[in-house]
Amino acid sequence: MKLKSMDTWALPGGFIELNQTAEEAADEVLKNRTTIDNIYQQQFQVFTDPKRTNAEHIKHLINKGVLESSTLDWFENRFISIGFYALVEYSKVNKPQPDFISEKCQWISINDLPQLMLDHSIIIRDAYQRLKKDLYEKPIGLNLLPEKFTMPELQALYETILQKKIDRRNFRRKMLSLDILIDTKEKRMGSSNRAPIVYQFDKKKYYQVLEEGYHANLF
Amino acid sequence: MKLKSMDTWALPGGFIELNQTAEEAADEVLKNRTTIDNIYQQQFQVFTDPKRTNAEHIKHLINKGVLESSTLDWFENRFISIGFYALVEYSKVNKPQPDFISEKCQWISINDLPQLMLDHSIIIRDAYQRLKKDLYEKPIGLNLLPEKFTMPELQALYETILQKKIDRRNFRRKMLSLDILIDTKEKRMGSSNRAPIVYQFDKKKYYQVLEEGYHANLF
DNA sequence: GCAAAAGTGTTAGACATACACCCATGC
DNA sequence: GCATGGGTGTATGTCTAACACTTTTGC
Repeated sequence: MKLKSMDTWALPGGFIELNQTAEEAADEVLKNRTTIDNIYQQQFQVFTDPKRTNAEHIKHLINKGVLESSTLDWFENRFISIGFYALVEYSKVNKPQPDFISEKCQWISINDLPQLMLDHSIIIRDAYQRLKKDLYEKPIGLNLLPEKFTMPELQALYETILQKKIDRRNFRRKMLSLDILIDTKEKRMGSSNRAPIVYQFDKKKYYQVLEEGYHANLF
Repeated sequence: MKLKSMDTWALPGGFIELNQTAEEAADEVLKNRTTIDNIYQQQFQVFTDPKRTNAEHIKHLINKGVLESSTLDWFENRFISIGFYALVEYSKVNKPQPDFISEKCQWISINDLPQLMLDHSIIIRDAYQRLKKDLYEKPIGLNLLPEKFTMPELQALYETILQKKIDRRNFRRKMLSLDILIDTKEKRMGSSNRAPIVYQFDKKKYYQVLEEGYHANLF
């Protein structure tokens, strides 16, 4: 999210209320930014360096009238952040919503990050590392693809996250061996080549595998 | 640690000072309990359920005179805990030290846990799960074994953590293939069987592998 | 019919698993 | 010499990685 009146961007975030878990608070943040409920999220790290936060950005926002000066005291406290990554199907989010201190909220490729406030670059790096690691232990896709999808689409997802090419035929075999896909018997028509089979996740089996994890040497 | 005047045990823990990272605070806890510095530690999860803590134990300790009644207000706050696991060479810790609210502090097998306060059983379960997972991605042993050790000793460590038997010959081959062991050319004499080779870790390579991680299908 | 991309199958090599044999030590 | 357990080697099957061929679709 781009902060108002600044050239600095920030990750979406928020505070944990006294009667909330961190997960509930993260859910709220996700809902407010995407208008979507029940997004898959994973806690991955706590950031506790006392020097990681300061009130510099806040002071600037107060000067510009974005925040009231009475908030300065609060923001001069010491903050820790619990890092979560979340998986959202990009196309489901019509327009990511900014909050009141930000000018706009939008999707940005990890290969094209702008300048970020505080330690948010580090948080993104760590989240991405963890996501890549988790890819080898848990299925993904249920949260990142439409209800129905094709094998090439699923593969594109993996290739995007891992940032590498995967052999089409080996990918297919591995995915099918996980036994979490249902062949809908439909085909995705429309392009001038063989129409790929349309799959959907077997949700019961999907969650079961997600729970147990595997230890695949995928790709 | 067994709490004074109660049949309930607790994990070692403490508070994070305003100018400390969580890691520094954990280091202090570890130093105070074990008298050892620079223990390997790994953050694994934050526990934030608002209902996870309550002041019941504290009230009891106040009634028994262990804590002053003025501390009650503080302990009626809402607390979150950042879970760390740490790896310590058991034999290096002559006598684990209790703190002022506990009667004794001692090593307890994970197979023989007593009744624990609050959600500490869950914390232990999660820590153990994470440790087992990490075992497949990072070397351990530098923190859990004496400077010099034998292959059977290293194997016993793995078998203890994973709680399963490993084939002696396959274990040896895998460990040697990681290329983090130095053959000291010594042998551990003393028992009425072939004397095993004494190894030590190649610390440079060890830390390198620890950093990079691997993705071994170990055992 | 042709181009493009998906589905199916195969094969060589790497790795995991299981086990057999020999060797060194203390008594 | 014998019991015990460590060091070395090898066979078998399974899985990964690389690649060839066939099929289906739109134009």
